[in-house]
Amino acid sequence: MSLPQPVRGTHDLLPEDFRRHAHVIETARTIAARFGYDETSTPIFEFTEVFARTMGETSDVVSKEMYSFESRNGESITLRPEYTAGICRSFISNGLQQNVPVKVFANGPMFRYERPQKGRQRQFHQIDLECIGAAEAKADIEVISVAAMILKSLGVMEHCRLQINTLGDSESRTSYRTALVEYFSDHKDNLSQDSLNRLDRNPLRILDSKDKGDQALVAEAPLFSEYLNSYSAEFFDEVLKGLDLLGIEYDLNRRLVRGLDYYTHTAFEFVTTALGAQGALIAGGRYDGLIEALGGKPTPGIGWAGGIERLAMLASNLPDGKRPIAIVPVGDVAESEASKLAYELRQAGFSIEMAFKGNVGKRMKRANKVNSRAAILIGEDELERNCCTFRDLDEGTQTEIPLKSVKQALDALG
RNA sequence: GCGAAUGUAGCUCAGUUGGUUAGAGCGCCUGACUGUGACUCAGGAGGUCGCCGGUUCGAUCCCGGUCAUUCGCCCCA
Repeated sequence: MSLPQPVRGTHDLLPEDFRRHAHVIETARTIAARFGYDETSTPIFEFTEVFARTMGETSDVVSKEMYSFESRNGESITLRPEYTAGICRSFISNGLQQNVPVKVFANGPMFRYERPQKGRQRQFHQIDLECIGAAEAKADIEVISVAAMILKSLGVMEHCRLQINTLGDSESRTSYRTALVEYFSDHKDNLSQDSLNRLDRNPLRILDSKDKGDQALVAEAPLFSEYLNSYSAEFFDEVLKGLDLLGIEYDLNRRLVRGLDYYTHTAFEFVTTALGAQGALIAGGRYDGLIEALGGKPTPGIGWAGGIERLAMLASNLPDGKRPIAIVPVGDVAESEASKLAYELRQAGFSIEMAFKGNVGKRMKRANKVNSRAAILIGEDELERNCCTFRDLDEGTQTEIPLKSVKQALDALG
């Protein structure tokens, strides 16, 4: 077939998919608002610098997955691969340090040039929550608890587990990193090719390797807990206690890491095994060094992002859509009267389905197809008496009622 | 970026060990029922068998390439 196809890794959101997406967004938005997070939005593209500086030149996303292009005036522009960098840039651009803590929720499309798979696309959508300007562990607890409540409300909590770890402050991190590089450098011969690459770029990632040989080495590797200074250890302890207090279950995962130096302390992921290799549903952490890296004053921050496609695939409790009421004119004479009634009822807030053409049979079929709750039939007979035939499509019963009382009849359906 | 599998109607899939008009279910359209849906019955439309090339008298089927999807790796939401 040579029909036009969408660009690889992009998908159309047909109404049914769209409803699922909207449900995820609406649920997240509502719950975020309960915690005091206001909705915000930033541009879909930024200067390439914004992402290169925040995500790190050596990260996979920056080095090979960005949709970058030269704008007409020669500037390098990049379609956003994530939300955090743009929101932090916005924080600086708008002088929001005066409003600290800035608590925002956002959603929208992201772009990464990756190999598409189930739950992984080149244009995908994320919900995002950021709390900027709070260094307290209470902020970590809050941010995680918002995510937990959203997952619970979507009915996907039962399909996932919260994994959590600490990366410590930069002092703890640096000393651990040094120790790790030293340890693995002594065992280079036994490391997989992937991990040899990681040794330069991102040694902490080796802890997460799936290679059997690597895992044997990892088992003997120095433990992060031995390199955590007391502040970092106490901070993490407070976060865990806060989660315990709220009854949020978690697994301590000492291998959960983030590659870049801006990430500090808490790192967490709500992971599932239901989507193949794409396990992360909502993932985030603390990024106390990020705003500074963008050129702002040192400002702590913590947040997370969640994949809407992934969440939508697992969401189980979709609300039923509103069912329309069908208006069916019988014969040409009633056509204009029916149109007027449809307009009035829509004005009054009802969802009305009225076909553009067709005899009664066709229009009734159409009414049924769009899952109408009831049908209102108007013909010459009814008009003479200022009435209409009101048919309950679930019960299969119908009565004649005055046109005046149509609204009451519809209200009575609930 | 690497490895593997798959690709037949709008959807889910049969099928052809290479041979005239390629099938089913669902969906769609029409009618039985010109003032009544969901049920039933009868008809109908819709496919250059992903695309390009090769082998062959002949390819949807075999071979190569390509594109897309899926799975694993990498990475991540």
